[in-house]
Amino acid sequence: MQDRVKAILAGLDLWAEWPSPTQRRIVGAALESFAERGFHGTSLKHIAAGSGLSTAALYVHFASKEELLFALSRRGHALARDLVAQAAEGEPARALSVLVAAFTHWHAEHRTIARVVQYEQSALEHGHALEIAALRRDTERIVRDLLGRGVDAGVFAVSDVPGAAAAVLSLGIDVARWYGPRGRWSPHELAELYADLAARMLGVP
Amino acid sequence: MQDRVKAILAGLDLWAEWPSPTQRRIVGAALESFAERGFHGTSLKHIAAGSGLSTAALYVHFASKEELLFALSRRGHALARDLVAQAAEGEPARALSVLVAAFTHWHAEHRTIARVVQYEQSALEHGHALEIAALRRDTERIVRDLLGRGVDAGVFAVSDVPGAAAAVLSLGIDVARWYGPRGRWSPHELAELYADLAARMLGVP
DNA sequence: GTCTATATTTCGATAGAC
DNA sequence: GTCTATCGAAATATAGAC
Repeated sequence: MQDRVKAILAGLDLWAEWPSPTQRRIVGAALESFAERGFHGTSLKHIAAGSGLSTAALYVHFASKEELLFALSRRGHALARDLVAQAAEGEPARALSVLVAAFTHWHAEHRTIARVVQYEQSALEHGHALEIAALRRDTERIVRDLLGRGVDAGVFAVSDVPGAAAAVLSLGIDVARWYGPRGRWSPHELAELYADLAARMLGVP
Repeated sequence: MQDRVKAILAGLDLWAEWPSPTQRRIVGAALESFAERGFHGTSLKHIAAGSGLSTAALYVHFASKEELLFALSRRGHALARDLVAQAAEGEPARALSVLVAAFTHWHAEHRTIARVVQYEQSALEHGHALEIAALRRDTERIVRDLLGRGVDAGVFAVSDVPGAAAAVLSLGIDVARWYGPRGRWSPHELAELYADLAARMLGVP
C-alpha cells in the first residue's frame, strides 16, 4: 500500500502551472499568507514582501488578488481530485486505504495549499466559485462511488454511503486545520493511522 | 442515549453572556457575517446593517471589532468544552456515543458559532489567542482521557489514543465547514450516523 | 444610546519613468 | 519587468450634536 501512496503523491506537482521563477515566488508568497491569515487577511504588501517585489510588479503577472487566489484554488482542487481518482482504482478495501492514506498525507504535508482549497472558497468571485465547486463535486463523487462499489462487493458494511463518504473525507480535510510539522506525527505516520481508522469505520473485515 | 444528548444540548445557551437586546442584535449580526465571510472579510458596515445600527453605535457596546470576535470565540469555546465535559461522564462506550452525537449535532445546528470557534483563531490578538488556546486544550484533553479510560476498561481497541482523539474530534468539527440546513441530513440524523461511525472506528464491540 | 459627519489609515489597483 | 508615486475607495474608529 505504501508504495502506491508514495507513487501517487510523487506524481503531483503544484508548480507545473507556473514555469517562471518570478511567478513561483509570487504564488509561493501568496500561498503562505493565504494559508496563515486567509485571503481577506492578506494584503498585497504581504505578498509583495514575501516575494521580494513591489505591489505594482505583481500586476504584471496576475490581474488581481482574487485571480491569484483562483489560480491557486483551481490548481489545488485539481491536484486533490487527481489524487483521489488515482487512489480509488482497484479493489475497494485496498483502494480505500490508499485513498485515505494519500489524502491525509497530502493535507498534512501540503497544508498551505490544502487550507486554501478547504477554507477560502467564500472569497472567490461567483463564476470562479462555480468552476471550483465542479471540481469538488467530482472528488466527492469518486469517493461515494468507491464506497458504493465496496458495499456491493460486500467488503464495506455501511448503511449510509454519502454520509460515510463525508466522514472519510472529513478525516483528511480537517488535518489541514490542526496539523503542524512540529507535532506528534509525521505525515506518513498520520496517514497510516487514519487509513486504519477509516477501514474500521467502514467495517472492513 | 438520545435523551442524554438532548439534555446536554438543551443546557447550552449561547446568549447568556449578553442580556441586552441591542447587544444580542449586534452579536447575532457579527456571528452571521464572521461565519459567512470570516473576520477579515467582515466590515463594520456588515455588522451595523445586520443589527440595524450605525457603525458608531457599535462602539457603545464593544471596544473594537476584535473584542467582538474574542467575546464570541470565548463563549463558543466555553460551550463546546462544557458539552464535551458533560458528555464524557460515565461508562466509556456510551459516553463516546453521546459525545460524538452531541458534538456533531452542535456543529451542524449551530454552524455559525462553530465556524467562528474552529476557523477564526488566527484573527485573534496574541493575548486573546492564548486564552482561547487554553479552552481548546481542555476540550482535547477531556476526549483523550475518555479514550484512555475506554482502552483501560477494554471497550476501545485503539493503538494511538491522541491520534484517535484527533480523528473523533475532526468528524464533528469538519461538519461546521460543509453542513448546510438544506442538505441530506438533519442535525439529529447526522449525529446518530457519526456516533455509530466513531464507535466502529474505536473498535467498540 | 444613537445619530451624522469625519479623521486617519490602509487597501487594491494604476500611471508613468526607467 | 520593475520601480516610485499616487489615485480613489473602503476600512476602523472617534467627535460632537441630540
